[in-house]
Amino acid sequence: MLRVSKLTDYATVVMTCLVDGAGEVLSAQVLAERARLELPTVSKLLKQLAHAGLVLSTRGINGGYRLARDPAQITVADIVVAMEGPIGMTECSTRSGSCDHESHCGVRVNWQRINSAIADALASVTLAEMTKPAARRTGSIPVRVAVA
Amino acid sequence: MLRVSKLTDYATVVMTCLVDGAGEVLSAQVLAERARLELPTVSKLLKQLAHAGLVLSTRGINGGYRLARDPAQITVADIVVAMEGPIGMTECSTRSGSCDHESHCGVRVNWQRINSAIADALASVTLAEMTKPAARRTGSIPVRVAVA
DNA sequence: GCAAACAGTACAATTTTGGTCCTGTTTAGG
DNA sequence: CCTAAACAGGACCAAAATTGTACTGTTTGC
Repeated sequence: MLRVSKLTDYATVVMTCLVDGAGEVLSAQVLAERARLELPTVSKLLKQLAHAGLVLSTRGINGGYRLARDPAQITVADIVVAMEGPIGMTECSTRSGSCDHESHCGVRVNWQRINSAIADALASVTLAEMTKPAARRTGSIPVRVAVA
Repeated sequence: MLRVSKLTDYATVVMTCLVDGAGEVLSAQVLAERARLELPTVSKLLKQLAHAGLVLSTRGINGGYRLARDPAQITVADIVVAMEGPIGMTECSTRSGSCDHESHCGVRVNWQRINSAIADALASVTLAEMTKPAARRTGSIPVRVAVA
């Protein structure tokens, strides 16, 4: 079905909650409530987001998480990469040598182009935009797909 | 990792073999050899492609498969959809009602926009282009991502 | 009627995902 | 300095999806 994992989906929701929090430090507990998700799940994905440097964590009592940078500087691609690793539509596009057919595969190069097109599409949407479902932006982002 | 399944990957390879076959009817056996894949696997994916109407099958001895239409009229999106079903980055974008949070989910609409951007990117590359890894096309295909 | 080749289904093994839990470590406050 | 809240880092297990294969039909040309 070509989809991101649930955890990635949840991550975008939690991130938007952090945007709504306006820079305040929010605990995983609070974020779980606001996102209406289970605490262990939210806790898990926040750790991954922190590891990727998208959120900053504060330990100890009154600790919690906050965005590492401006919502306009965080893209959906950042979140996807943080949760799922490098974007690659086929196995051979990220892990070289994992496919026996690499040497005689004619479609590999083109898949790599498709990859970057999709990465661009994901990178063209910022977290700030994700939090504004109603306000339709007047323009649109042109993504250029270079194909063989 | 945001990738298509191996079977989808294989499907593109087999499809390019059919393109190289220049309209000739090729058996699953022959296609398996040319794609250097196992026969049962190739057989399986060809059935799916036939079911989706991308290839036409001929039964009986001397039977086999051929493309249902011109390679320039078949896109990567067609193949992905044939193998994996409708393109939807999140569960809620294809199956409505599958998520408890639909009513109060602020990111849903934006994911749907990202979906169509990616579908566009996949639809902008034709099978004919996938068979020409060397010949770089002069232009590029602009894909417009409308974001909230 | 025989053999090649597709159709449809079913199935086992593996991998990935989803979700939970447990044991540290840090920190504010009494 | 002791406690409780909260993050860090694994470990773990159950469920689901993916992969790859096999089996039983049905069609068709010779």
